[in-house]
Amino acid sequence: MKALSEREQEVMNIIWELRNCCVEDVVSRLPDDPKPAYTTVQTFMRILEQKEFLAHKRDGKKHIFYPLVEKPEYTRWSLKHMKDNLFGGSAKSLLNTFIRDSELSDSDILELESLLEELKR
Amino acid sequence: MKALSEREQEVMNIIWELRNCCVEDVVSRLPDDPKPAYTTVQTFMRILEQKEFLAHKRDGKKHIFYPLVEKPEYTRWSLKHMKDNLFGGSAKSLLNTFIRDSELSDSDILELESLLEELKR
DNA sequence: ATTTTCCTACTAAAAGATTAGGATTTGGAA
DNA sequence: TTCCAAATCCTAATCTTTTAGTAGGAAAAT
Repeated sequence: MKALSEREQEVMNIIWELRNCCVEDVVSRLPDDPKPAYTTVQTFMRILEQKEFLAHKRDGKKHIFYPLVEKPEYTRWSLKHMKDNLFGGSAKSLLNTFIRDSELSDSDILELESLLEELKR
Repeated sequence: MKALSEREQEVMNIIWELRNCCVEDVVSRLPDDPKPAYTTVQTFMRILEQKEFLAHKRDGKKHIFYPLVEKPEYTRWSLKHMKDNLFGGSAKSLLNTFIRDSELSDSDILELESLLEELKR
């Protein structure tokens, strides 16, 4: 697994949501920042296919793309990467920083507590 | 604040640890992956200075570098970035994924529980 | 005093990320 | 079956990141 660049991740996020989509679907969901050209998006999808994050099948004259790597798989990898690079491999230390900074609501805290309870068993 | 590239972060991690250091100090702590050339590291430190992550003072013929941005400041920013880009801005969702994946020990869990207790007040 | 060493400043090139124009293909309508 | 609009394919320019060589100057060694 290799880290995605900013744009690649933006494209993958859309594809993870849509599951099966063509280039036009992705373009139409990108914000006007400005919106990149159709062929630009197409290039990213080709690259993501080379990196084996995507594959496609044909439907008439269109290519329908779909994810090969699932989002949870990537987010896990990505969090581990951050843990190793910024927190010396310590999950506890990452959690400490993040929990303190996140301004969790009381109900969020209760939910986390019951998640922790569950993990003890 | 702007994201650091892989190499930039590697350099900053060393400088955050050493606090005050010259180019040579950083070079000597980089692993042989292979180890980059002295001038390469120097270039990164110049760039990090342009980006205002570092500054330097003179000591004889050497430059002594020191951080302007502190590590906790950057890790916070970085976690927020990940939360927004991969978890749709939801801290709860990031925590859920991370806690489940982290294989926490029982004592880690107890520590987190008391941290959460503390936050309720 | 001259050579060597060490450090910085400058320059630039290779590799990767981002962007998009123009040529080509093709599915399906007429 | 011929033709067109729509989509892909190919190519390349630009920007960022990563890499390192060379020149110059100051201090240290001989």
